[in-house]
Amino acid sequence: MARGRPRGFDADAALDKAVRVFWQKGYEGASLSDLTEAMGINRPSLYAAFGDKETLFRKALDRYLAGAMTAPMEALEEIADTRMAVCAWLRLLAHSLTDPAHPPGCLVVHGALSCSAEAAPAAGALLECRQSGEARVRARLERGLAAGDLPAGTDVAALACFFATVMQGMAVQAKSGAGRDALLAVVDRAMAAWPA
Amino acid sequence: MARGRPRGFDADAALDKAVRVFWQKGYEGASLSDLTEAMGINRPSLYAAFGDKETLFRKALDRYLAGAMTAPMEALEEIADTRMAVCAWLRLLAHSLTDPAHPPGCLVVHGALSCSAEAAPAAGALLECRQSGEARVRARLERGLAAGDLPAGTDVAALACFFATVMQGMAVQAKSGAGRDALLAVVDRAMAAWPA
DNA sequence: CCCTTTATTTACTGATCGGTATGGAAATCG
DNA sequence: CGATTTCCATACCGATCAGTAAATAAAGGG
Repeated sequence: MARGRPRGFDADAALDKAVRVFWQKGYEGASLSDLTEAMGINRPSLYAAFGDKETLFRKALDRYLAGAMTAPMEALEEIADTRMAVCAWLRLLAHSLTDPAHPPGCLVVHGALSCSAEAAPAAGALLECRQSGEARVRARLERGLAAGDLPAGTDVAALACFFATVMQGMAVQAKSGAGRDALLAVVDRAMAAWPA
Repeated sequence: MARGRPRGFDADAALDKAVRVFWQKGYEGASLSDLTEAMGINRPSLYAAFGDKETLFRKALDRYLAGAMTAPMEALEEIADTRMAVCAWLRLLAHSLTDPAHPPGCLVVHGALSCSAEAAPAAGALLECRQSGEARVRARLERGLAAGDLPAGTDVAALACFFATVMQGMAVQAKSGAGRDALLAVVDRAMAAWPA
């Protein structure tokens, strides 16, 4: 069993704290001092447990995806009616983006959007996440098209891009202080663009 | 007339260069070394001509607004039909966001979105810009409501928030590498949400 | 008990950050 | 011409950046 001195902190809880720091300040804006202070550990402990800043960010990103993003994605993929699935996806996102228990906005959208060259790996990881998210929306729409939930000939790629764009815009709005009601109204209006 | 040694660079051209650096890297991601290199001047010249980094950013922001944003705003406010005005606003934005002559995306949206406390003044200036932009959309919609271009009882605040959200999402998409055609398709879909 | 292993602490590294002091160069003024 | 004013170039400032070396502390294995 565990040889050597046991670690004096909860690595899971510390990673959650790191998620919050990155969520609020972004990859570049989060300094190691910010992180270690929020996590309640000192620098060598962070490096021993999580690796360098980029590695920690990737672990925090995984944790974030497993936390704030699972409920919307499950709704998207498990609700039978395609329109209802997309609507629930957006509404749950609006809820998460404005959840007072978390920092406002979305780590994937604005965690590393405009940054220096040094942050390119983090920015690339987030870009992949956004593309993957849009691809999942598109796959869901294709499923709906096959099921007759969308008019034949619907450009599902363009429609997926539209809903992904709305989601990313909502993240910016939430980061800018928009309230939950405002975002839910945006969702209602976006759903009015559903193909006739 | 000009007393003392004349400056050896074109301040207007140098500010344009600074705009591009902030546009691409954001406020925090743009270091003074990045700026001086792109502007072709050294640090004391930058400080003498433009002030400190925050002051330079505000001047670059003004220049940006006077450049990339005037055509869309003029279309929004000068085209008579409200629906056409909003559509042209979005289409010109899509054009600007993907103009290969500029960095992709929008300085106002992602110039300082997730950042450290030190960048709070810049982030606040951009937030004001976004709020002001949404307010102008809202004012245009109110004008259209009075002119009968929108159904009586339309929630113009929510509608303005929706179009502002689409615009901000398009900025994220452009920054992520989306092409002009994709953004124009997003505009078409967003206009389908226009109140019946 | 001692030894190995792992974690924590403190203090430090070189690099870069934004910002500036200083001295010389280029112009107009008298 | 000399004096003044402004700008430019080099070199520097303290602070902070991400990352680490070295020593100590706490556990289990023998």
